Amino acid sequence: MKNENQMEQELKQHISAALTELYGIEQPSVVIEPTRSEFEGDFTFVVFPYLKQSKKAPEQTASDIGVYLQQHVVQVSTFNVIKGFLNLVIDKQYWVDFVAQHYTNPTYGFADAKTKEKVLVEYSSPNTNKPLHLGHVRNNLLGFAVSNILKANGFDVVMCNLVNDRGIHICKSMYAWMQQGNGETPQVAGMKGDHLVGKYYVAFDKQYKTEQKELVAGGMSEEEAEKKAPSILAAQDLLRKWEANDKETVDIWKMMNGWVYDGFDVSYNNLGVSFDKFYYESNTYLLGKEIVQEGLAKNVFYKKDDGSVWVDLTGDGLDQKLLLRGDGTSVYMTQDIGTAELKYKDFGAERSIYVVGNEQDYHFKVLKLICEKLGKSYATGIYHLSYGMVELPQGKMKSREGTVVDADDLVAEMIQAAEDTTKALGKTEGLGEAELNALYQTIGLGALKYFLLKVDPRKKMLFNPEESIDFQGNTGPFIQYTYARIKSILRNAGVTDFTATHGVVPNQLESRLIHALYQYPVVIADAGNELSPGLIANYVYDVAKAFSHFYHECPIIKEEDMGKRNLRLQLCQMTAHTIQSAFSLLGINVPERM
RNA sequence: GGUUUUGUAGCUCAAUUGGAUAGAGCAUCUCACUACGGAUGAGAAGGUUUGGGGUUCGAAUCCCUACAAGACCA
Repeated sequence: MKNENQMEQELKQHISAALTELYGIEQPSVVIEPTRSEFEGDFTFVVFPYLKQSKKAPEQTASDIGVYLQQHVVQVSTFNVIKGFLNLVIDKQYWVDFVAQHYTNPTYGFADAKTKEKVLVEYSSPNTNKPLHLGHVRNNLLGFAVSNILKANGFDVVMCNLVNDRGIHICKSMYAWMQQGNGETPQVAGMKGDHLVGKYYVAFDKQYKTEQKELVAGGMSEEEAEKKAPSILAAQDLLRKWEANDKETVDIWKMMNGWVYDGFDVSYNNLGVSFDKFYYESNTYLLGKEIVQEGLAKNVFYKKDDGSVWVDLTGDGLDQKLLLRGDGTSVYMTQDIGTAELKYKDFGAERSIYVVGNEQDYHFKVLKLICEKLGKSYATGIYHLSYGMVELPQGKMKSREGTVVDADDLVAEMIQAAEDTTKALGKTEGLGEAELNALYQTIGLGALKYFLLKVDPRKKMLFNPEESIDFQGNTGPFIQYTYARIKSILRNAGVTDFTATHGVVPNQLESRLIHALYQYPVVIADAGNELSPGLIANYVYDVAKAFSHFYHECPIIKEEDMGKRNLRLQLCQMTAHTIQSAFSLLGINVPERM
């Protein structure tokens, strides 16, 4: 379903009427699109699909409809026909009025807040055994941006974060810390808590691997060594103690998770993302177990001889899926079932979006099916926003092989690069220390966020640490620069009232910019339907480029014709608003100077 | 092995969801301002949209097939 502006809708209605009146086509489906910039016109209608009924050549058919529209729609001033393409030219005054009507409105294109239903967006959802890396950054930025976009479409959005705070992974870090830590704390180590816990996770893995090698050297099979190595047995023992609520174990667990949360808070804060509600697996897995029992009672699930509980999805083209182990311990699916139920109880939202990597495609298919089989009303509203992995030139990032790009390091590098570039250009005289630091942060994060968000979320993307993220061309800083430049013009213009533009005829470059600005509401709606911040990013780049082009050719403050000057100032204002607004959807700030 | 996603310029990404001559940025080469901000603008070069077949007025887009890469499930 494509979204449309007012004028497009009006034209569609009349085209529809024309097809019926001229050719007797009943209730035709009509598609209209903006005219490509190489051709003259504002909107284009393609007549090829109707030739069978019109029984006329494409040119003749297009021409007939053009004449009809000219007679019935006052804003259609002329038209031209190229093959089967009918290009409609809308009266210039319409566009000038459009700008005059909207240029002061900083929320142009947004729907009224909370006029639509409630939607849950779950994102981030980290494990608590290691710090965030670039993959998590993509997740966080996507989740935050998608939430903003849905809000701009009028949805009542609840952003939540399901923290994976229990399980074997954190027990591994705990065990290594107990063995080797000597009571080390983030304060003592001078490290962020998440990094410290991550350090012990790596230490565990190292020890575990060493033990396996020794066992294999002693004649054990690799498979068996994997299961029998002392450290893994110890970690599993910790998990059992944790489930049995052993005080010492739970205390260490709480302490180390606390360190991680302190670290995550800093990272989230740096990235500028936030949440309305946190869920913790340690609180939801028990509810999940209960629901599995319900399912057993309803015969939706079945039990095997060893006591494990399964669901049979072979009828749906999938496999049988484990829901509860023989020893009664839960698996990922168990807690996701519990969390889904809890979220519904808390917020009653029928629609729930999970921002999770595409490696979990199967998992979410299964989750949705299970909820359907359990007869949960929220099952149909479960949607997995499946995004592609961020890959390095060598392939996927792997924590154990040390090929991860750390989130905190990357942010720091970006800010440093922004500082270097800014200093080299030397245009920030007069700004104070605090302002400068804020500026470096704005630019550095702007580059990083734009880089990650401009790509279609569904596609995997590549990040090369050897090449720094650009500040030129199709980048965040280019768009921020366009904004800063406009603000400079407006500061220097020396007038605050530039309302009078009646009768001005926009030139070609102005028209192109106006067309771009005109599309903004449609782009917001499309991005909301597709859950794609990339559409916003690519759009705002088009706007910035259209502005730069216009700006290069057309004097603004120096323009002597007051009407033209006013139109241009209005365009400056409206472009600035659009950049700021679109970037705010992406979670990117804009600087007044840079 | 089964399921599934992807394949577009040297590189990173677009392409209004089936429309006009497949567009941008980076990198390469050329050009422009005595400045309303050069983190800019204009131009050149770069493509058999992985190969092959099909559907139709029209295909990067839909279908089939081969190949390649990734992910998930045993």
